[in-house]
Amino acid sequence: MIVETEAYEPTDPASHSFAGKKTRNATMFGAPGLLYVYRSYGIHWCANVVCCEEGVGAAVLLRALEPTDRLDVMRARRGLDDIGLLAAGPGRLTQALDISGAHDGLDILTSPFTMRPPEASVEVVASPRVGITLAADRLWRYSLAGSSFVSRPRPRA
DNA sequence: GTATTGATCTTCT
DNA sequence: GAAGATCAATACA
Repeated sequence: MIVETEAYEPTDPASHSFAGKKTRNATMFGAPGLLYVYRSYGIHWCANVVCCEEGVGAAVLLRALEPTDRLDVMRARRGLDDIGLLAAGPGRLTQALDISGAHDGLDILTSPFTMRPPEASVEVVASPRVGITLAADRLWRYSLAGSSFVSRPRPRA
């Protein structure tokens, strides 16, 4: 269950799409629903979902999720037992789901992926984004209220 | 406990 | 050659 996301769009200096379409972010300008995966700091993968029509260059970064199934698989991939740390963070999330550059450009609604809306209405809180140096004051980080699986307030198991 | 830095790779200057 | 939408190990108080 996704509990934390961040928004990125073309007029945002911190966004990969800010400087226009480039080799790295071509997927970000693709059709909505595509998965945009890029390498971060050389060692992590970060997963985004394109959320505007083709050519716009807007996407949502998946920052954290609450593991609800296949915990053993995720724990094995992360080498961790603490459920609160399995996917609390962009790099951790991709590692837990085994997402890599090979998944860049795939449709989030097909193949190995599944996307479902919440079963009930959820309470979402906005806050400053994490880990960026530009436009860090924009309240474009959206997290599930009260969730202990978000990446910021380091959850204590 | 908080602060700092290394790991490691793609893209841009 | 430097920096980045990060993580985790190490250094210090």
